[in-house]
Amino acid sequence: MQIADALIALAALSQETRLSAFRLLVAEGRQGLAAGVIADRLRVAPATLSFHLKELTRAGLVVPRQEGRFVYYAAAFDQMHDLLAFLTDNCCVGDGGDCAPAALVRRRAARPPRPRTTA
Amino acid sequence: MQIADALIALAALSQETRLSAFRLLVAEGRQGLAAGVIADRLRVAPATLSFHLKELTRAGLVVPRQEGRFVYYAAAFDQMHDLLAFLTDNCCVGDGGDCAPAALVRRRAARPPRPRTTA
DNA sequence: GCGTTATTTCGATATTTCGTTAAATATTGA
DNA sequence: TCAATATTTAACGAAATATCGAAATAACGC
Repeated sequence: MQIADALIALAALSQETRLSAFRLLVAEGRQGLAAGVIADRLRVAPATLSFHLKELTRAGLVVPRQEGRFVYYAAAFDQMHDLLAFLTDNCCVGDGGDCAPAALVRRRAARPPRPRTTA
Repeated sequence: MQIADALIALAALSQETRLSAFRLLVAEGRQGLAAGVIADRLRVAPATLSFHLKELTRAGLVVPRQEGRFVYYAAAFDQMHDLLAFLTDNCCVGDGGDCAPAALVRRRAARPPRPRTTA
């Protein structure tokens, strides 16, 4: 991830409605939620939510999916993880690098473990 | 971490100079760097950097420490970790909870693993 | 086709944020 | 104490952002 991407993602998350929506979708998993459901749960006007979902989409943090007349939004877990890795990049190098928590995040970010197909 | 704290932290990180400064300090480790050194490395006017460091401090992401006429700033690793945990909270609960990357972050956030003394 | 539902776009306004310059504060050492 | 260095504060204009209502677009079922 480049700094420009991280900035867009962080800016997207630094607004209450968007942060709440994102966390809702993170908890929801792959299926995601329809825009209207998100608006109901967060008690936000549809137009306002649409604006914010667009912002999250632009940041690559959520992905929209049309189903009939509903638009489902789901968290983009890869992007989320890339962002965490970016924030903890090189963590504590100056201390000798024994920074356990960051290492956990960083390691996986470097190379997503492909599910091994047993031949 | 409460959502208000997360919003302040994310807003603090969603600005190029601040994000760069934070990452610099994350890499630097506990000792941190003097404000002037950060300003030099990032090629930012001292006054501008001071403004941004104040913002990062307010967000709890860095901690200032006076040493003589220098002010050293160091990353607040606990706060960084709390933020990551907040973002991945309840990750994929809707999928049954098999969300490996988030679980790593979350688990440690909930209860930092005390190094097991071989009694 | 038509009414209904779901979502997005548009336009206007209010608020917040960034960077710069200049001045202020604090510490050091002669 | 005085000069030099390090950092912060203050004030201002420019730019970006959030919110809302109303209108537009799109898909469904009858």
